[in-house]
Amino acid sequence: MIEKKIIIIEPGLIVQEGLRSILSSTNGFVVRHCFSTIEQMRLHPYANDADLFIINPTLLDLHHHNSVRQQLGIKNEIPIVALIYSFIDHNIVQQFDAEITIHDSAVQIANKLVALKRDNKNENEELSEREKEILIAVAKGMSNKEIADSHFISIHTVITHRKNIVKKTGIKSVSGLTAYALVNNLISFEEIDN
Amino acid sequence: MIEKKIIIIEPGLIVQEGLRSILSSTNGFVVRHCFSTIEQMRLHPYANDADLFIINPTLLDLHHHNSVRQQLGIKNEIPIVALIYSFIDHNIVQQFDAEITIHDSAVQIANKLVALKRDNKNENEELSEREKEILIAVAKGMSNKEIADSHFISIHTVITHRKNIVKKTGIKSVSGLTAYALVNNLISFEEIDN
DNA sequence: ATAAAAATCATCATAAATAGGGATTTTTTT
DNA sequence: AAAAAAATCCCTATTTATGATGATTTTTAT
Repeated sequence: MIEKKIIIIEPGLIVQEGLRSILSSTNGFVVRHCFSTIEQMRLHPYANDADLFIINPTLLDLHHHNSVRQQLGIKNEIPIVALIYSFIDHNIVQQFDAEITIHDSAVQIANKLVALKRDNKNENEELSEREKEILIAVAKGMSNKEIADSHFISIHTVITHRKNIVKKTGIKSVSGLTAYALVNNLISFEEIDN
Repeated sequence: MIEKKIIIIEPGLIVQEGLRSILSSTNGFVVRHCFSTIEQMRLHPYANDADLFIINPTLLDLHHHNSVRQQLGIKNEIPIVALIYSFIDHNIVQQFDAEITIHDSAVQIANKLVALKRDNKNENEELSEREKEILIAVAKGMSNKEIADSHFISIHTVITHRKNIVKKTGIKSVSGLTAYALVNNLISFEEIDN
């Protein structure tokens, strides 16, 4: 069984060591490193080959316009878990893939992390046929209005499809979606020109 | 010497025939077809393999929000020349690659069309280094603000670079620019993910 | 038959991008 | 030294896109 490498970002040493101790006696997980700040993590080479991040949300800029994931600069496929002491804005918490609190038991923590691994597999949701059509149109460089007109649906529906595409693929930018459409053979280079 | 195939779109038969006659005795050009309206041209198969369009601007919807080129549906690499009788709004005329008037002599017309061919070669302008950098950033999915910050320039400069990139490449959409960056080996698929 | 998934449409507020100008300062080239 | 090209910055107005939510109708699968 391959162990998931965890990185903890938590300012309090007591909590840091407590979590490390609990996880060290939990099968399937190993704490790779602990950091006290996000900056420390960013500068460290270990940060690049973790399988899971556990971070205290108070270390984040809560009023930042970027998502938690963007602030941390962590790839979409790697889960980020919130480590919660007290009440935190719901909008922040829901950006995490899971939450563990300082009151959780060892078993609860283990369950949450294991559930996360499962979720992550199922998260590879397939795009529906309609979503693929919309994605192709986006990759062709069409605007939402143009897509709406050519597919005989309202622009609202196009926007909804696009939101679902972003949610399923985890890709936000048009360039990323174009690359996705190309590598998945949904479209060829020749079909993109304007 | 390969002759440039010209399509003329002009409502007046006299002007049509006059221009055809002049061009037939001008080296390097051959009139492929004459149309009286834009719609006629659009429906005709010949329209697809012309090297140059000469059109009377009064046939266009001058108050249309689309550019002349968009209204005609002509590729960026093919020059469009205005055929002018009288005064026309400067904003319209400047959208053309050249203008010839009914008072021009055969030599003047020939010169203008030859100059156009030259221009056209030089129009394959290379992107500057800075522009390539910006293009790569765009293809990576970065916003103008992000590009500005990471390159230590103002967002206005980024926008200006982008405008010039669009002008030089003739590619307007982010997906098109991404494909361009990929096929020109400015970026690899791996570098695009968010 | 019912639950789940997919497709549809909507609103409000905000963020980002585009179009179409102008303008100045550096660099490069001739 | 002058001209041309590249890089920089700014503006206004308009169009597009996004984020956050909510909801209804079809399809599809159990």
